[in-house]
Amino acid sequence: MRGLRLARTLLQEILRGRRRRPLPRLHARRYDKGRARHGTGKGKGGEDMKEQLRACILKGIEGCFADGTLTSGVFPAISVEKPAHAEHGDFATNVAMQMAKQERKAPRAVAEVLVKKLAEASDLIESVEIAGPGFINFFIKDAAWRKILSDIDRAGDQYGKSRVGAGKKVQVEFVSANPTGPLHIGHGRGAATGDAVASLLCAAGFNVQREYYINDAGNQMNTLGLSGLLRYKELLGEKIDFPENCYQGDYIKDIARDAITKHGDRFLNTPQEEGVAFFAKMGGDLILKGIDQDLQDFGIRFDNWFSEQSLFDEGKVPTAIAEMQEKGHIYEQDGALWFKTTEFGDDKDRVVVRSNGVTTYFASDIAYHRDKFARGFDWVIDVWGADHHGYVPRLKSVVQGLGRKADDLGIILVQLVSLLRDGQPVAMSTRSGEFVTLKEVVDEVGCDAARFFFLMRRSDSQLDFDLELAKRQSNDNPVYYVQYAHARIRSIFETAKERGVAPCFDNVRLELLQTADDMSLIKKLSLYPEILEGAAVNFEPHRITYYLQDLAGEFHSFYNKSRVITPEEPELTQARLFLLHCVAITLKNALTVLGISAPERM
RNA sequence: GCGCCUGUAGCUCAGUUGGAUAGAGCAACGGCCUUCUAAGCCGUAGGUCAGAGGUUCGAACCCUCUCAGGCGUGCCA
Repeated sequence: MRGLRLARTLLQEILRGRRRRPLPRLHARRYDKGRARHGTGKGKGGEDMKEQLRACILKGIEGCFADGTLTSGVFPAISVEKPAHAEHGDFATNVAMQMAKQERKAPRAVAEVLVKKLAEASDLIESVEIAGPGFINFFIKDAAWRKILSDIDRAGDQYGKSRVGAGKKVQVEFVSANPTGPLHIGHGRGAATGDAVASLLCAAGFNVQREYYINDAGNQMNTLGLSGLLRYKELLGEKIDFPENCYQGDYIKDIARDAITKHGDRFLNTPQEEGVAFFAKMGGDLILKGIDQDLQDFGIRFDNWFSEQSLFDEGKVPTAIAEMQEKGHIYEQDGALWFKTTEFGDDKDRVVVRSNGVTTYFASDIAYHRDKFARGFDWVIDVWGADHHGYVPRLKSVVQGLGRKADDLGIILVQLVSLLRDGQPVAMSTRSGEFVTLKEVVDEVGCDAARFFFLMRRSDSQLDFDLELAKRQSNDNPVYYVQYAHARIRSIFETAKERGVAPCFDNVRLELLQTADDMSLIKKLSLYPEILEGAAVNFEPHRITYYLQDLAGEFHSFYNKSRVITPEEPELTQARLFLLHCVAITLKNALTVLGISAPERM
């Protein structure tokens, strides 16, 4: 019933006015890089340089130990970072500061001995400096930077992908809204996030499956059936006092109308249970079909739709409970069965089977997650509405009860969306109890804009979604800003073609790329692989939207200063075309991983 | 009450997992189209990173406390 709760809270939000503070961030595990080794990757950009520098520094320290200029014999962890300011070089290391204590020398003194050993190294380094409290700053040769362009060209749509995932099986379960009503805007954010995380993990070398969990068992289906039956009777002329706890939306009337067309008035005279059962089934099927359609229109397809009811039909709920009982995680008290979640740090134990014999939703979740792992997934990720954060310890307990590590389950909490129009909250039609649906939003602003907006913020930070802004065709609108960069590049290639300049990248004279704008564009491109990997293992697609805006900005700036097609300099033209070809590849790869198109023309 | 969490520019948010002078977009102000898409670019201004201690070479980030705010806390789903 996750979806409904999300919806209710959304309504509360809207009635109460905008929420001030974002919901808590707890949950998502950080991926332990130690679990998987770096593969060779495909076009590693700046990562490759960092590794070379690390090796070089290591050799330098070894040299110092060998000739006695450094004496401790203790190797620090060698970290190489990109400094915040360009004056501090392309990369920097803090090893001298880390070694200072053990060497009993000032950090800068350590740096000085070390730098002497580094000077002789590598065709990568232009110069080395000691700066600030003891940083060693590296300036990379332009030629080395330019070589990255060839890597990007060679990798093409593979540029940025890595193999940290090492083919491990991961399942991402998301949306999972009840089949009791259409998807609303809150589900949209969960959908965009889940889908993007799945794509990111795929790009990071995991073997990913997307799954939708259908809550088709339990009370809400009866409520749906009853709602349908009552509307049906109402439409056939009976006087009905429609209960408040039934589903109020107009889509229920559509279902009732549909039933009348197909089955006439036969449910007027059948027993209530039969009618309820019929409308539960029929309504559920119809709504689920609509959900699937809305998701497809949003560019999302699931590999698997998993029915909660099937857990019961196949006896998996009792089996799971029995297993947990055997392992001593479940006990009986007051006529009910309890899971000992406190054993794993939860506040209190949780009921699995009520004293009336009916299982709780939690029981289904135990069976469901047991089943996920039984299907061979190394890593299981749930995407939830953030109002479910209280359930995290419970599910983590289950996973541990199953004999897995708590971190084998990753939970992404997605915060609520406030819908705005020109800065003003969008009023919901409280009369019908309906929310703005995902379909309405996608129809109005388009799939690309909707996706980008949903992914623009960290998922656990609350999101303002302004419909007018999302539609606006100006630089206020980040979606168009980014897509425009791609279209502009394609347009330059069109112009080149019209002017009889055929791009030829076989023997590009990269050394002609010399301006500050050429170089900073190249350096920005080199960042993509590590941004992608970081976004993947941290479940943070927003890092990609920020990177895209950054890269697009770099390109637009380049565009305004640098002429690409210059008839009098055909070789420079080719070099710049090659550069932009690589920018287009990177823009497109990053957009694609978020499920957003890279238009040829705008 | 207890538990989890949040506080960064007027607004909306980033901040590379502890690095150097805290960034971006809006909003405000001033410039740039006879030249490949102005859906664009350049510049100016804006800060006690809620507050106070602590840890260390170094803190927006880690620890403690205070203040403010949010969410959770069913034999519901």
